[in-house]
Formats: sequence, structure tokens, C-alpha cells
Amino acid sequence: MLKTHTCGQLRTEHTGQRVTLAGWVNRRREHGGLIFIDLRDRWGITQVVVDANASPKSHAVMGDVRSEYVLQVEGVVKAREPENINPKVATGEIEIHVDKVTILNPAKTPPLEISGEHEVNEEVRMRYRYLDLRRPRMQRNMMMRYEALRFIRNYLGDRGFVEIETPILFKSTPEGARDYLVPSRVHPGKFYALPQSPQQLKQLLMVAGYERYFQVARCFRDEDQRGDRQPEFTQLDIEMSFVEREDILQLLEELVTGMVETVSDKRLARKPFPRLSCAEAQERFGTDRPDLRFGLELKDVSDIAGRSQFKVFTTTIEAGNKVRALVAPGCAAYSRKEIGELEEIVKNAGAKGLAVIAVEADGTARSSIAKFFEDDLMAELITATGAQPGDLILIVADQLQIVNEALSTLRGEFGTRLKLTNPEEMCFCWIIDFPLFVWNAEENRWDPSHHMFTSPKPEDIHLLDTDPGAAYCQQYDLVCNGYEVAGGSIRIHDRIIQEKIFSLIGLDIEQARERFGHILEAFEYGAPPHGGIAPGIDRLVMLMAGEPNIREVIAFPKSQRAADLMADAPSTVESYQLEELHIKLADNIEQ
RNA sequence: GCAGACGUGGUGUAACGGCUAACAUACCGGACUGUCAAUCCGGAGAUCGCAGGUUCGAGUCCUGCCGUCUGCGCCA
Repeated sequence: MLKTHTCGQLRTEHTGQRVTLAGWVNRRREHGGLIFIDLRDRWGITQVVVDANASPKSHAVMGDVRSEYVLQVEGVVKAREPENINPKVATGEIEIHVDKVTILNPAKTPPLEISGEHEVNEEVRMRYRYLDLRRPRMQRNMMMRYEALRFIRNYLGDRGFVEIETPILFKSTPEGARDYLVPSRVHPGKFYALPQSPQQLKQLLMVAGYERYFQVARCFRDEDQRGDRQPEFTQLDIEMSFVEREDILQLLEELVTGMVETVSDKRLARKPFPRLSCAEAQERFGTDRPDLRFGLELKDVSDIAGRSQFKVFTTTIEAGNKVRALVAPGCAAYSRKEIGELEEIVKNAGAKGLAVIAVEADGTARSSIAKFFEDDLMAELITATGAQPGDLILIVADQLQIVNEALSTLRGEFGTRLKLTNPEEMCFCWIIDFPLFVWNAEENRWDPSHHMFTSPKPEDIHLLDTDPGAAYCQQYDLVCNGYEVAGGSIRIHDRIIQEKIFSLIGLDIEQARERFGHILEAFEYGAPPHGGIAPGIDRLVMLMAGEPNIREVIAFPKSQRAADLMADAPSTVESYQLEELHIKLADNIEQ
């Protein structure tokens, strides 16, 4: 080793020892005959002192040293005088008096400051990701990510799980997200697909008798980016045999609780995790991934609104749609401009408009729609929403789905505006009891509400023939602070039911057998009842690290347009490579 | 695919359509033996993302393109 200790290791108890350190120059402070260097490695920062009198040679070498030079220094650990102690650094009570300095490698001035406080443009960070990763924020995030994975592997290993790798080159399947395709050289005109998740493979591992499987699995989806979505991301894929929903929920809840408490400094807001049915979540929060760090629940005022003289409300109710409300506490004094902003939000969500009622100090209403309400009815409305004097009532009337979408977005907005989203808290909840299907009006067929391997509730299986829309499934999602962080289900292990689901979602038997023949066949060779769940590692680590974007917890992420700005991928390839793959580019594409 | 924001020395920002494009920091040189965001003195560094256009005059206004970000569509 080129070092005897790390830069975060030495304390006063090492005083007098001769040590060798190696690392990067974090900062340099020169005082003529005396030079201080903060030497940095992964473990910390240690102050190195070079004295021109004590060691003229090393002083001369150190004179040429600049930021981010890679150094090896040899010297003696000395306790600092009390007035020189730096309490901000773990090693601040000692320093190394150096008599030998070796420049292992010089460094150009970096395009972004490693030790500085400056915010740096995202483009520069990605272009020089290896330098960005040197910075404390990214070092901390990468360490936390590894600690999380270590916790997970130990936890599951201790409970009899086995980690099994599944192929990256696999098969394209219909439905779901767009696949990343890999052309086959050996099979002209045929393609592998990168897995969107190891879903089928983990179920086949259950058929194969492994009973408790997990994998830290890379998944690929060729869809456009969001703050919490990258084209490749990491799932903790878990599958178990002979389990019921409760077994999976308990396992994962324990795992997540332990992981957060071990590797993160965030506080778990609620233990055990509350459970909400999908319907209840929609009713109370307008979404199936609510941020439960704060209240601001939605209230249905359809009945009251229907008795008003306000045409917009009455026609909405007559059409069988809904009028629902959100109360923004203390916002009665909102200006026209601020209300315009809120209006913009609901319109983006598809709503036609936003009705607002300000509750005055005396409890009366100030609103452009007040004239359509008898005083008693208005009082009833205010009571129903639970609004207090000084509050602002926000009302949207539309189809239930649009109302919920609009109000849940508004709710999120007020969570932020009113500082109700404590960044030090993680508030997990389970969402359960999802419908098995959602109706796809465009294609005139049922779509699986999650995926096509999710088992219906046993008591609802008979509905598949009569009323598929009424059937519920054994799906469960784990939600934290408004993010879906895990999803799973008890699976179908019966060929007949699986084929029935395929047909209900519009796959004809031929297609189903071509695409899923292997799994249908496997179900006939003794498939055990099984189920699982797949937490998104990137999202969980993002939340534990308090970061706003999963890029911050991925070492080499892609840009919004799915490019690697450092390596400049994707890139063109040599024409012989295309020939080998039997690929001809379209005429309008330049090679 | 759509919408919005942004793009100015290495980095982060500023500049009413008008003077030599300013400030901070980093960088380079000099001084300095107890600093820890060292300090002090001096210096260099910008084809204002690219291409057009409007104008007596464009970093600034307009159009197109490129890139980054945020959101929508998309994401079983």
C-alpha cells in the first residue's frame, strides 16, 4: 500500500507515530516558509504541514503542488497546540509534520470545484462525472447507497434468501414500457430485449423451487425521463413461495424500517406503516401515492354543491360527476395572481376551472360564487370542508378522476408552500386492494392495473367471467412522501387463470403462447403459490439521502434525452458492425 | 412528441437595445512561519451555445437549430 493510514483515521493517540498518507490536495494554504495542505481521501481530510526549516526539500516540492494533485506524504503525527485545533474536522486535533513529499500525479485545474460550495451546472457535472463524484455530496450518497445494499443483502441473506442473477439479454414482451432492443448477430432480423424487470424469471425461479429469491436487478425502460425515472434503474427484486400478502408486507416493512434507521438520518414518521386501500387513498388524497407527512385531505361536497344555484356545479352533478374541495389553511388573503397560479395548476391537470371561497374572520364566505348559495347552504359547505376563518376553500367540479388529479396536485403544492413536508421525515404507507383491471376506452379492452401476472383476489375469480371491472387483485404498493417506492403482488400460478387474464387484456391465445409460452408451460409443472415485491433502490436511496432527483444517487446517470454526457453515448458505430448485425439504417439517417 | 425555464471568462452570477461586458471565486506571478474558505499586492482570462434576421447599433429583440433542466404525454 502507498499509505499506512487513511486521511480520516489519525487522532491524538497516534501522536509520535511515523505515517504515510496518500490522497488528493483538497486545499493549500501557503505562508512562505510554512505550507498547509488539506489532504483528502475517501475517509476524510488530514492537515499536512511542511516547514521550510525542518525539511527544505519537501517544502520545495510542495511549492509546486496545486489543488487535486495526487500526493503521497511521509511524516510524524503531532498533536496540535490547543489554539490550533480545528473542531470542524474529525482529524482536527492532529496534523502530519512531513519530511517527504511525492507527487504521484499532477492535476489540471478542475472544471468544477471539488471542495467548493458553488452550485455547478448539471451539464458540467455530467460531462465531468468522475470529478463530480469526488465531491462530498456524491461521496456521501454513493456510500449511503452501498450501505443500503449491504443492509439489504445481510437482512435477506440472514432470512434464507438466495441472490440469483438473471439475464440482461432476454425477450421482448408486449405491453408495458418500450423495450431496449439488442440486435442478434447470429439470428438475422431477431432481437433480444433488455429486461424491464426480471418479473417472469423470478416467477420461474419459484417454479424451480428456490422459494426465497432476491436480486439487486438492473432494469431498462425506454421511456422519457422524470426526476424519479432513469432509462436504467435498480430494483431490489424479491420473490417468495408459499406466502400470502401479509408475509410480504411484514418482511418488507421490517427491511425498510431497519434500513432507514441504519443508513439514513431521516426519521420514520409512522410505525407501523399505515395501510390504505386504493379507494380510500383516492377518496382522502386524490391519488394512490399520497404524501402522508401532512393532512389537507380532500372533501367531497357533491351533495351540497348539487343543491346550489351554480350551473357549473349542478350540471356536473347531473352528469354523474363530482365536486370536491381542498382547504388551504390561512390562505384566505390570497391575491388574484396567486389564485391564478392555482388555477393554472388545476387546468394542467385537465380541470376546466377552480372555484375559490375565502372564509372571513367572522366565518362568512367571500367568493364570486357565493351568490349562487343560500347563506345556510354556504355555511353547510364551510362546515363540510372543515374550513376555519382565514382559510381558503378550493373546489373543482369534473369527472372524479380529473377532480382527484387536480386536487391532489394542489394538495402537493400547498404541502410545499405551507412547509408541511418535513424534509427530515420519511412517511411510508401501504396501498392495498387495487382493482385488477382498468378499462381502456381507446382500445376497448381491459388493461391490467399493474401487470398481467398479478393474481385476482381468490373470492373475485368468478368475476372474471361476469364483471372483470369489479374484481380486485392482490397487489400492494409501498409509498413514501408521495413517491411509489415498491410494488408487488401475489402472482397467478395457474395456467387457466393466466390465460384468462391474457385474453381479457386482448392478447389472443396465439400471441400469448408465442410470448409467454415458457411461463404458461412452467405453470403446468408444479408451480407453487408465490408472490413478491420490488422496491426501487434509486428512489429509496434518494429519499434517505434527502435528494430531489435519482441522478444524485446514481454514479453515472443519463441526461433527460437518455445520453451519457461524459462518454458521449449513444454514438455511431462502424459500418461493419451494422453489417454483422444485419442492420441497414433508414435513408434519412446520417451515419 | 408538447410546453416552460435556462445557455455570458475554468466555475457561479450581473449588465435599460448604446461607454473598454461587471462582480465573486478559481487560476497565474510576487510577499508572508500557524493557517484551516489563510491574508495582502499584482496579472491574465469571454468569437456572450450555433446559424440567420431586425436595427445606425444586439449579450439584450425576432426566427430556426443544438444542449441542459422542470413538467405534460409516455412509464404492464
